[in-house]
Amino acid sequence: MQVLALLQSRFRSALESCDCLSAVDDLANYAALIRPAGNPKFGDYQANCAMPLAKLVSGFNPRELAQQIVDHLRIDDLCDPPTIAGPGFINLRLADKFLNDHMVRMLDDPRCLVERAASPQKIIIDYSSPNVAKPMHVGHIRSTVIGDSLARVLRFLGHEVITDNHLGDWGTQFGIIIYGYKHFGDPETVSQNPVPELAKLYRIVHQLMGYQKSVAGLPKLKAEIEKLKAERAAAVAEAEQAEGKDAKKKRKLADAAGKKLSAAEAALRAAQESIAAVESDPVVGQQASAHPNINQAVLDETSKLHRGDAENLQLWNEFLPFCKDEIERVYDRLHVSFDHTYGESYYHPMLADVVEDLQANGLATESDGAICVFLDDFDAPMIIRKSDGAYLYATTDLATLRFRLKTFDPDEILYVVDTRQGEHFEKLFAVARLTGLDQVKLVHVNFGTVLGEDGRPMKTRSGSLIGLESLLDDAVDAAYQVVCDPDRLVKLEPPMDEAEQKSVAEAVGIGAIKYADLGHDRASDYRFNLAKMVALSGNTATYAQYSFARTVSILNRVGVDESDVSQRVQTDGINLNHPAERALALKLLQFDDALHSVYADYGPNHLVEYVYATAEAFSKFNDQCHVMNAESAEVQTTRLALVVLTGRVIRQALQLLGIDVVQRM
RNA sequence: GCGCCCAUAGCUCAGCUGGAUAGAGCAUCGGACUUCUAAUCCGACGGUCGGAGGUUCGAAUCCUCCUGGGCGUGCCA
Repeated sequence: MQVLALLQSRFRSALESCDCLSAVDDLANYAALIRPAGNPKFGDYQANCAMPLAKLVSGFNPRELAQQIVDHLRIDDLCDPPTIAGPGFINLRLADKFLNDHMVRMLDDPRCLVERAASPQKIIIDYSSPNVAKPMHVGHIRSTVIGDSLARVLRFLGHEVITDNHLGDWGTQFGIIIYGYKHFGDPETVSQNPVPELAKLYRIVHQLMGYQKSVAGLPKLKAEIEKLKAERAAAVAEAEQAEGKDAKKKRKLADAAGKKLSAAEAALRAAQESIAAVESDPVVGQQASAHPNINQAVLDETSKLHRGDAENLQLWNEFLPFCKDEIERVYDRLHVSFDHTYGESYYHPMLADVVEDLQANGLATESDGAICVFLDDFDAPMIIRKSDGAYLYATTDLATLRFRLKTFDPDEILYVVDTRQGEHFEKLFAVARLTGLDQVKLVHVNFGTVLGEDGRPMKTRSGSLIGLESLLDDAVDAAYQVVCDPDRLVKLEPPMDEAEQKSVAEAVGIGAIKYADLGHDRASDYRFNLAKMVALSGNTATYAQYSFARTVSILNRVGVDESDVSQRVQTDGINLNHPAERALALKLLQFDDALHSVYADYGPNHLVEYVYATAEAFSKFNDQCHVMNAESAEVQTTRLALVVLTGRVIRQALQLLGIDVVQRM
């Protein structure tokens, strides 16, 4: 039941039958200007089309035109008679009968009146895509959680969704563990305990690489700092000499130089710390001096793997399943799964063809030894083969696109990837259009960065990225502290045993992280604040989960189940009388609209917003409309129906966000 | 240098192709549990929407300029 779409189609008919509007050709766009009312006193919805349309047709002021539209509007089966207000708003209030009838229908529909798409689309969603052999970190949250939620929503809307985890299983990180295995690994330990052992090898080599890079970069960095110091001093001196507008400009240059300087100094400190960390540890320090060319050596191992070296390929084949197990564990905990996991390695055999074909049709040319596609509107070309012959992720992405079109013939492909890769995707899509791969809708579903509380990209104190698993553990611990506070658990009967407490904390903790992530507009950065996310008050997953638990508890207290309620509704009907009942019913009916706005913007935040509004409407209802002590059996029936429906809608909505509910908390 | 994004209440954020008095959460202050879990509800406080112009019935939203931030920018992904 898409209420908005229904109202819009009625308005479209009305506009089309107004003689005075016959000259306007895009009436559907104007009919679409219907919004939920900004203020409940104006009704449930408002149509804003009269004002802009009055600009286009002579002879009517907006209010007169609004009257014309209302005269042509056939809507009395849905709404009370429309009213015209202000400069020409048409205010709509859904008829009580309409709401009552639809609550009855909703009770019979396990889909909560969400219709299936009339023309289902085949949609590939590419998300999560971590590098294996490398611990998942906070940066992987957004792609994983947003992509998973979009997949769930689009599937629920009746589309054919194909999810693909474009795993980074072929890059330098494999060179790292291969090198680590060969020089620091013990075959027996690795085979006994592969996942943590490989992670350990990765960390060892990664640290040594960082160390060597820091040592090598130190002189350059120091020279850079001296240079910047001189530049800033010169700029400051100039600024002091200059006057007026010129002085301002010079000061700005001096400030800019100062900023660059402090950035360089911070980089120097980081490098020095990384060096000190290695040198202060006798074992690691010894390893460092024993592997002086580790960076190049790692690249060599990677390159050998790509060239098909038997030993490295065998190690890759041996290690890859363990690396997948590692990330699989995180996915299990997040309840995320994929239809396909074609990693980058899968496309390796196709890359040469991609380059050759682009060269053959003249799009790719050689430049400085690299094979490049030069594109209008872009300064830098898309490089598809490096001068050393290696391929890049642009090449892989082109091969992936070809493969997907050939294999699945999708209508749409969504790339749920960091917004900083925007230019890469613009180029990729441009090349796709040039090569005729344009029969598919390609969308970069971009997202912003997760920031720490200081507003800087989230890092640990030592500067490394925060591991995803420890983050989840922290959230669950925090949830346990607040949710399983003995002072509030005493209210529950029978008492909650330790196992149930643990599972509630897991649902609340994981839910908190997902809810907070999905609740923000995906394109913007947001600050990660665990305490706030897990807090029991405000717009959090907890609030919604708690609302659901309350619906369960009310039904239990009254001693009815869903089928009892359905039976009672058959005899008593549903009659919404209290404003809080009506407001709740209206929210419940808008579920389908909320899901469609998720699709329209590829934005799960609309669903989060909807869940919150619905939970809030339920809290008000819960506060004002007692169920157990209702005035009459009929009133109780209506309220029971609302409780059942609220429970279903919130559970379903949270499920589509990938968030669990619990029966009580 | 060029390109993209951002600036809204003390803090964190909404604001849906221009719409009615700019909203919510947190924080602060004040009310409401002998009744289905007070993780709640009700109320108060709080904003010249970074600044200046412009477009029009109407601008946080569109255009121009300015200020302040972030990100990207030829062989990483």
